[in-house]
Amino acid sequence: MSQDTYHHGDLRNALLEAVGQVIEEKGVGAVSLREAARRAGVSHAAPSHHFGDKVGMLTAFAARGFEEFGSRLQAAADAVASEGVAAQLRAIGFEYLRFAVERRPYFEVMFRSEMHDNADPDLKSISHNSFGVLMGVVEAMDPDELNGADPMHIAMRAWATVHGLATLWLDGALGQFTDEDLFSLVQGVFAVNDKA
Amino acid sequence: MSQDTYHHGDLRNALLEAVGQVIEEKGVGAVSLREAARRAGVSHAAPSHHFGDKVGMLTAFAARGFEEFGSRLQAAADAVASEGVAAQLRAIGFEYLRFAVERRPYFEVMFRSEMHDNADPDLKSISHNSFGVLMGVVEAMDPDELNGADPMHIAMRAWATVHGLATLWLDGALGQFTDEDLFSLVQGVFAVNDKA
DNA sequence: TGTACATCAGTGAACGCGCGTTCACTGATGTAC
DNA sequence: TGTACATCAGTGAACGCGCGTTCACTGATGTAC
Repeated sequence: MSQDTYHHGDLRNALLEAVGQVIEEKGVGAVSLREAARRAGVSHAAPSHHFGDKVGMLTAFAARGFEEFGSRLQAAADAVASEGVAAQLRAIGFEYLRFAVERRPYFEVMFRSEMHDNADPDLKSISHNSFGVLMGVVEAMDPDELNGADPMHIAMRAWATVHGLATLWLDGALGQFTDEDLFSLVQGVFAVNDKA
Repeated sequence: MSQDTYHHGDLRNALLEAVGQVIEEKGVGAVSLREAARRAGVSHAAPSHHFGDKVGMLTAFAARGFEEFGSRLQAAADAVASEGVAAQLRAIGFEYLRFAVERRPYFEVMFRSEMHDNADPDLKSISHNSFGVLMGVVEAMDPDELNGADPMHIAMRAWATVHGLATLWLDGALGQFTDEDLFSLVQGVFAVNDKA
């Protein structure tokens, strides 16, 4: 693990960390195998031993993102399980946004299919899990809470709303808002949800 | 305007068309000044006369996209003006999605701020207009339709929902759906809207 | 405990590529008189 | 109607750059006996 050994010891992780840094600093377009290698203090050919190629590296990055994402959503839902399904839905929504803002590099790669290999089985199963958290909550709704609506549609609406806010925010379309504004805006949007 | 003159006659347009083609075929990452020039049948240095640099070209592309986008949203709202505000909101939502699906290249560049120059005054004013269409409709709501909610929050919820669906769709997160599925899904999501 | 050997992880040089941008240029167009 | 001239639009060569990928290599590690 020391810096001066021939073997890095934890290069795979170091490279994924580096990818995150690059995106944070220069955006998703600046990611390259060589830049990641540079930041990890390793020769430019080293990454290929761990990821094969560039798409492989970003696929691994996305998978790691989905892992954290899924467990954060699950934890958020669990934390308010006693307060009912509506509270869980809201908690998931907030956590979704928090993740997008706090872990922007992951979020961007996770949801840009051109950047990673969609067919990768690991990635597929782990990203599927994240949506599963949402579906799990929605399916636990009382029939009268559902009010005759298709659970799938409820889940999709919740997902779309929160995903839309996240991407609009990240893309700068909500440029006039600060982080705090964003969350109080969400508060308001969720309130509309409950009332209308 | 003929192909064999020294002057192209309509190069600016031809280049923007070419940009659209490239994105359609190879994605947003494949856009380059040289590729656009190639497709327009012109030397690779020609584009700089019209757009200055690459960001300039994409900014012009985004502006053109917002132009069409804004007038489509407006037309959609106008077409059902007699049916009330809720119908207008729904019409705008559908048109938003239709635009994203039909005019994907525009949509992608319009909403990726890293691809164009956000500070460009033309782009700013014209993109502002699009959101204005939505706000105009929301602000025309009856107080009892508003139900005490902030119009801004209503507008944001509508925008976010539809934008989320559009981006999830374009990013392949809704991979299992066909175009038709998408629109019937939206139908369902909108229905939830009305009921819940 | 020692030794031989296979496997793994990282090196560094080299390749070919497409790109953005700059430059002096030239051909075409429009305008003043 | 003609002429001079400025301006505009596109050319083609050249530059330097960072990139992904391949390759034979070497140093380190682990394992079988």
